[in-house]
Amino acid sequence: MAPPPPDTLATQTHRRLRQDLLDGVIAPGAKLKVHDLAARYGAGPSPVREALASLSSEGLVERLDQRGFRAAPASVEDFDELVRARCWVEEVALRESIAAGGAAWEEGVVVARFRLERAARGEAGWEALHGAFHTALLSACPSPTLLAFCETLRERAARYRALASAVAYPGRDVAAEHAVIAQAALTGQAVAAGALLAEHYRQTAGWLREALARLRAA
Amino acid sequence: MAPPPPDTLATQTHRRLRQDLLDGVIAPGAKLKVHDLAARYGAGPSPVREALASLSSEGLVERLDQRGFRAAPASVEDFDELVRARCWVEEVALRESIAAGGAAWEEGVVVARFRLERAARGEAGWEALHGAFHTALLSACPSPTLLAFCETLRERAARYRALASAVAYPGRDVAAEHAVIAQAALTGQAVAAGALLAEHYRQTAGWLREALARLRAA
DNA sequence: TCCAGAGTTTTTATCGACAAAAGTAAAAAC
DNA sequence: GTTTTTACTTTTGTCGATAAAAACTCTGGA
Repeated sequence: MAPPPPDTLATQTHRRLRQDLLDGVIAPGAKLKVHDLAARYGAGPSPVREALASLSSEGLVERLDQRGFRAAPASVEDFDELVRARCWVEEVALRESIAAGGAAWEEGVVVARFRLERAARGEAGWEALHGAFHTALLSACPSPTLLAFCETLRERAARYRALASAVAYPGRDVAAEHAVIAQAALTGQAVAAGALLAEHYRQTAGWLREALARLRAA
Repeated sequence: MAPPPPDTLATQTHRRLRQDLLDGVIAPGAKLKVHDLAARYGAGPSPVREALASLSSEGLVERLDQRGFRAAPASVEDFDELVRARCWVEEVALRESIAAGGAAWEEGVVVARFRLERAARGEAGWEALHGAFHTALLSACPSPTLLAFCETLRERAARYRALASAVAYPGRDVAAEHAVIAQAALTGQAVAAGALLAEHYRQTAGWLREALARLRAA
């Protein structure tokens, strides 16, 4: 019945460009020439420009009036700041999610964790499943605005993870960490769950910081 | 020495359109036809479209693929949700601001409050001074990302205030509320200050909710 | 060798035109 | 009298061309 969602070239370009930025296919700080991008994504200047404007509002692209666009730079300082903000905000979101969560939420968390465990790390879909697990944890938080913000932060963090993916993952039992977080959340221990979640992020952050520093040195 | 910042037509349009949206000059839900806006702001379709794309990423404009743009709708539900998120997030930001704030921050708060007191409510610059006061409170929080988020939330709230401005302000001593918040913040009482700030927002929210309901009825 | 400046080449920002889609109104069919 | 069809209008999304601005290059001095 419903005609297939005919999305516009501008939105397509927006999505693709964003993905390339998040995957690290386009390096941080790289110059984004409209003409090149147009060729790459098969579109005219207008849709590309629209996509760039959007992404600059999302913080993934920097706009320099009269001298074009650049991929948002990446630095350890920026990353540290990101992690800090993420811990603070997600602690709140998790607390409220736990407070508001019912049976459906609990089941969502359980199944998301199960799917994540089943897939080996480094596998194709792992990143997506990992994202889904963390989304599920917060999903009962009754504030779309806040959740959207968390989503943005998660994306920025995923970008850093992609950038450092060359370096080997440290000897750490991530699955166990996920398990205790889910456990605490499901038993309603809000402050404990928040603390565990923050620690989870800080762990990864420490590893990433080192990886980034090593990259920069090379 | 530095040449004056030659900002592009797209950014100009972006700023102007945003202001009109925030001031309520353009009604929530109104259709935004590219051609009309182009005429209004004296620009071609491309800059207008860019501005629209940006604003849709900021949540002030809704994009409907293949059928144009609309000013973001306003509803009491959306407003309630906004206030809730704002209380949660600003409590965190204020806490961290207090923790990190030094002498310069304290002075900033004091002077912002002084300026606000001096200006009568309803006066031309009041809204700006009011914004400056709340910004000053949070300004020592060491996370640009978080502050930017608070800023967007504040803007959305200001829009609602503008929409309801027709209705008379209730008999409430706003100055006194500001005073006790500043007092608590400056003496390092983080949790008390956070609670007061949240209460401050909820007060305004109650009034606004009523005002909006009355508007909708009319 | 280093710098200043003129001229050339990219790149950016903007416009106007055009085709495809959505919306609208009137006419035809059941 | 309601629905369907059809023709028409408006609006949206996209392109290619163009002028203005920045970046680059080359040359001729000191």
